[in-house]
Amino acid sequence: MRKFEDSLPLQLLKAREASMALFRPLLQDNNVTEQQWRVLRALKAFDELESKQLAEHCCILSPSLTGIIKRLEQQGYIKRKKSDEDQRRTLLSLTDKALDLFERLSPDVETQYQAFTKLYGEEKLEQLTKLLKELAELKV
Amino acid sequence: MRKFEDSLPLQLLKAREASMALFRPLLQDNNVTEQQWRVLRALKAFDELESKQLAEHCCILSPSLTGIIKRLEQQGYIKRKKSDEDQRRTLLSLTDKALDLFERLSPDVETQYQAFTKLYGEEKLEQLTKLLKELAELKV
DNA sequence: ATGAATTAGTTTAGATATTAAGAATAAACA
DNA sequence: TGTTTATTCTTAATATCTAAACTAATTCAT
Repeated sequence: MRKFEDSLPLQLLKAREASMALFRPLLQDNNVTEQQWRVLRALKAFDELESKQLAEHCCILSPSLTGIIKRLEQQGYIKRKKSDEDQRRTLLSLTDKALDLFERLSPDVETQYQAFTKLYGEEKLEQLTKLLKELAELKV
Repeated sequence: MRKFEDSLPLQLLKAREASMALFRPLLQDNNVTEQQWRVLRALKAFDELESKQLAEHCCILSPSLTGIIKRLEQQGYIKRKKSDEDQRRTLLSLTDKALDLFERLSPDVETQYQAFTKLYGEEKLEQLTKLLKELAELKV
């Protein structure tokens, strides 16, 4: 069997930890968890999403999302409404408070990203992105 | 700010999900969680480890490891003993039952890895591994 | 030698992951 | 039309993550 350190899932996990180390302090200062931030970013990108779509975009399972949405709603960052056509579906979108949060955080996030890109190398980042995308799209 | 889908941490997360999809069924059939499997593999690679070293190798924080070790011990997969020189340290190692588990699982794990390597491409896998390693070692 | 830092490991509290099962609504279909 | 089947979302149970505080054992400077 493959050597422990050569395990691809482990390598991906460690790389992810390293990349998140850049942003974790920023999020923590604003009392937003990593998953909450992922949800907020997805909603900002798509304006309005159903819970199921949101789960797919964020790579979060529905049961987890139920709780995350509940807490984000309590904190006033997102609002929900029932779909008119299909009463099973819930439509989610950002509040103004969430947009304000983006205004506050974006500059620092961008700064961190720039610093990282410079440190790691722009071409290498592009290569990596390409390889990761192909891996993620692999249907096994 | 960077587009949602271009987020590196998200890309790494999705790639990891894709790669774990190969092995999750195997682990589930044997009632071992992903994290437990990581711990077992690390102990197999290093024979004997302290809790703290184990945490670093597996990318698991100490508080999580406390519970994981407790359950693995209850299941009879690992044994612990106190260090003689330093009573704070705990030394961990595998039991015969764990070694049996490896005997049973290794062939299937290997098969899955081969299939994946062939599907994704050996050179690409090497490239990816290299890029991930450099990323993980980046001191930010 | 002794009291202040350090260190390994645990506990706690709240949030999330994972699987399975349940509730409500909608679609399919005899 | 009435029943089955599918889909969306939630609940439940257990395991893990994350940050912070805590205990016990060791080290270190004075």
